[in-house]
Amino acid sequence: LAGKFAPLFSRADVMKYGQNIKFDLQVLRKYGIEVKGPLFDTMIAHYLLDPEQPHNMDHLSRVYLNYLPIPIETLIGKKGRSQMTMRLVDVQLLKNYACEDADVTWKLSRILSEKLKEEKLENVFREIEMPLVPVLADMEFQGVKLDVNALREQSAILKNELQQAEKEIFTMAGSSFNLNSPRQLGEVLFEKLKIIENPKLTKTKQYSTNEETLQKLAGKHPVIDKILEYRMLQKLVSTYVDPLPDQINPLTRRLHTSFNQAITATGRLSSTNPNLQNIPIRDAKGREIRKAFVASSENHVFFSADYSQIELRLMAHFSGDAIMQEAFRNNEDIHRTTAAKVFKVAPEEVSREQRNKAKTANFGIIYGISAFGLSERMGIPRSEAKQIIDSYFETFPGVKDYMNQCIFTAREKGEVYTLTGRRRKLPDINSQNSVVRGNAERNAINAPIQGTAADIIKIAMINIHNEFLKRGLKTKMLLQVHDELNFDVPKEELEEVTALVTSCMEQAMPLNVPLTVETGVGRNWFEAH
DNA sequence: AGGATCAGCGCGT
DNA sequence: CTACGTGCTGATCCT
Repeated sequence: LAGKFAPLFSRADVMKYGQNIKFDLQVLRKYGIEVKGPLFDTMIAHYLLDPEQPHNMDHLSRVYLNYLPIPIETLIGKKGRSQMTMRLVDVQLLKNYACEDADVTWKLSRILSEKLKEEKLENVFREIEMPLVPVLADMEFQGVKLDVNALREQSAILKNELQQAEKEIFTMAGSSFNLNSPRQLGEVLFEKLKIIENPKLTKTKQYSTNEETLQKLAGKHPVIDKILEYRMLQKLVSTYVDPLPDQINPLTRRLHTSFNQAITATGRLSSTNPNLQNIPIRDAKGREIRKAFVASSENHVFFSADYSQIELRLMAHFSGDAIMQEAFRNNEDIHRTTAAKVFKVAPEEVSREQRNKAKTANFGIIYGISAFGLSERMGIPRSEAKQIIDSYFETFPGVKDYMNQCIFTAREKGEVYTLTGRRRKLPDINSQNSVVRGNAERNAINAPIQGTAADIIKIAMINIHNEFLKRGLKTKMLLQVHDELNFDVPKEELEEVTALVTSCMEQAMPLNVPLTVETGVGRNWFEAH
């Protein structure tokens, strides 16, 4: 059957319609069919129209066609042990299901296509999201090579440390219990050991034992530091070091993540099974895990390229703030410059503490932070935090105006937009509830920035992919981590690829401040980053 | 006994 | 009471 349709699939002048087309591309690829031509994905069309709604076909069909498609369960049974695979389903039943599936998709495409036009989303759909689909399909297909032995060694060491920490904690606590249970841990700390008077509680009235809480109790009892150590080790082993090798595809011997293009409210991608967008980096022990993400052979290198301060640069672009733009045009250390101006000292006089505070403030600004939030984050009184914010806005008056402008636009239109016209609806922007409204206001500030950064890297990915094809390069794009791209590069292509990737990323979209990219190379992700 | 779901937690940008 | 995600373990509820 696949063979009969193959000529049609490979015609570049025929539009292909589907619901979650990346999946179909991957299935057809297994049959040796390379799909060409423009794509129309109903799932992604609907994602652009209303990113925070569900995008599955049953839901779309119910809402837009007033029709409930044949549930898949009637073919393969309910989830669980007895569930069949599609291959085992009676052909007549399967035919009805498949034909309906195609029909519903087509009917949806007529409606969603019209809506994309009406709502000015056709451009981002046709120029960004649809061309990105085959790029992501290729990245997923390629997969990344994992050094299983490296992880096995780490696992053995970490488990040893874990056992040691556990033993010491039980000795100090005077009893054994399940350390992985926050509830049991809370009872031991606050009822048995009674390390403080009025312990903080969670919203369900359990004792709070999260890192922030424990950190504040670190001086009260020596067991606290051990618990923090245990938590860190347990996280690394149970989330990364042990599960990752199990997820290697035995046929390809690679780790194949899935990039989801229709999940986030802002336009970012997400990554699952496994999530390769949250591999540890901050902590030294966690960072070691990156040594297991290796180039595909001795003749290849792991190459990493990431945008420097892309979100703050977008704040400078959108706000038009002359001072912030000047800092980026001069390629200054933005946190140092911010500290110098906010604390009114010479740039070379900025202390480490001042720079850190400025850095926190800069991040806070992108998220629409309050004086309360900033004081919590910096560990300073709220009055001091307010002074810093006031001084920040005095330094960058354009930023303050822009933030107000975002909220104004959101109130008028009920939505905000990225540079490509991608939008986020903000129905709560006029809510009577100040907590709900405040959340919408922060989204009004953050979504255009975070979303435009997502637009930019998506454009860069498409251009890089096309350029690799055009030049016949063997380099493979492997991973995207929001402001970073990772590649497997034959050593002889490294020079050309470095220039090409840097240029595609920096020139993805013209802005009134420069975008800069930093690159790194090594045998693995640890060395490249 | 085993699955589904929620809470709590912590990893990334 | 700073934005956006994924996924682990334990607890609890349901079948």
